[in-house]
Order: sequence, then C-alpha cells, then structure tokens
Amino acid sequence: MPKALPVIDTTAPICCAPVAAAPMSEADALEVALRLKALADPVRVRLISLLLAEGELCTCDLAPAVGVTEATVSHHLSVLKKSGLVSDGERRGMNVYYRAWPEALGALCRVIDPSCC
Amino acid sequence: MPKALPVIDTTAPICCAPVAAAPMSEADALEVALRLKALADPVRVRLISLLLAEGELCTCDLAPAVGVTEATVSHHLSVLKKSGLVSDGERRGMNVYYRAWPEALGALCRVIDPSCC
DNA sequence: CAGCATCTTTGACGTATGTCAAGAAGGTCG
DNA sequence: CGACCTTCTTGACATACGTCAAAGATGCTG
Repeated sequence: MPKALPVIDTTAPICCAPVAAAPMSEADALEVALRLKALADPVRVRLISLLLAEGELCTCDLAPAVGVTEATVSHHLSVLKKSGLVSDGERRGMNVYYRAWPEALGALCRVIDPSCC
Repeated sequence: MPKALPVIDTTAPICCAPVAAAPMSEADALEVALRLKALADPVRVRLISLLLAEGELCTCDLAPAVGVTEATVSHHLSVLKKSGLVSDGERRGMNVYYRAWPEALGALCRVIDPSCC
C-alpha cells in the first residue's frame, strides 16, 4: 500500500450503497476495505467468534484460547475496536471484559452481500 | 504474519458454521480470513463492484476505471480468482472478459453475519 | 508473415502487518 | 502504603502486500 494513508473514522457506522448496486466510489471502497481488513486475520476472526459465542471475555481468557501472547491479543482487540466490531473494554474487578458488536458485522454484510439483505 | 503460510484451496466453496454459532476452529478461521483478505483492499472492492454492476469487463476497461496499471489489475484479478470471487477470464476477440461471482460473496456473508441470513 | 494490441509474469521497491519480549500504567487487595 | 496482577504500549524483527516498469505470451489483423 505505497499510497497516502487515509484518515477515516472506521468507528462510525458504515453507510454507503451496496457493492453490487453501482460502481463504488474510491472513498466508499476504502471504507469497506478498511473494515474488511480489520476482520481479515485468523486470530481476529477467532476472537470475534469467541466473543459472539461466549458473550464476554477478558484478555487473559482470550490469549490462551487463540494461542498468542496477551500483548498480541491486546493489539488485535484495539484493531477490532477501531473498526467498531468490538466494544470498549469494561473493567470489572481485576479484569477488563470485551464484547462483540454484532450490529457492526451485520452492517458490513449488508453492504457486501449482493443477494441477501 | 510471521507464521507458516498455510496452503488452502480458497476456490472451493466456503463451508463452515457461522462465526457466531460457536468458537471457530483455527482452520475454519483461516479459511474465512483468507477470503476476507482477498476482498480487503480498496482496489479489489472497486473491481468487484464494477464487475457486479456492469456484468462483464476486460482488464483494459478496469485499469482506467480504478486508476492503476493494467499489470496491477491483472494481479488483483488473480487474487480474486484464487478466492473464487471472480470467474476465470474468458477470451473474446482481443480482450479477456471477467465476471464476478455473487454466490461466493453471499456465502462469505452467510458465514460472517450473525443476524441476517 | 510481420506488426500490433491486450494480457500476464517477473523483479524490485517501499510500506504495512503480525508477533513477541520487555517495560510502563492502572487498578486490587492484603 | 506496598506487593501484586492484569492490561496496554513501545520497540524490534521478519514476513506479506500493493505497486509499477519491463519483459514475455498470446492472439488478432493487415
């Protein structure tokens, strides 16, 4: 990606016509691509899956579950947070608990899927 | 990604339980991530969008439309083909025409979306 | 056949990304 | 307060990725 790095608020809800409706503008394509990139990693897919299935987990639960360092989990969570796919951590006792945001995932799909929604 | 590069046939139709159903296995997560990665680029999003909207286009149409070299378009198309999102090129006259594969996009969404389909 | 147009491959370059170890913050509990 | 635990940040490193120019393929056209 040797192009200028764009500054985009990926936390804001995605909002553009579906990919299949018409040739997508450069800006919209960038929005979509950034969110997809946030999910385009095996570890992050597993993190989201764990959070969706279990509801609420902390870093120390997630790290052993996906087999990486807690530092790495922390990094991935921050990527997912920046894309609005995961909630801000909520401190409770000595741990910080995270949640997935199913709506964000659904919104992304609605933009991508040519048939469904 | 300093891990071993996995060999996976991403052309085969994706086939695993939705992300939200249960904690996803490492292998399934990899499958999903690889396909997402294929789409997680602004140029490739626009290419898919163009192909979906216009139906059928050749490299020499696509290159100026997205603003990159034809060599680059060719590279992106091969990535999309490897992920089953775009059909093999079909030679006709002096051009090679490509098509998007909406079903592949839909299938990916069905795995990802926790609510919709 | 010779020349041309389109498309793909190769090589090279710079940037981005995923990972970890080590250290810094921030909060908890005795 | 002071020892401790969990989480986040920083720095460093190797690999992957997007891009283009140039060269190679492949098929059309005069």
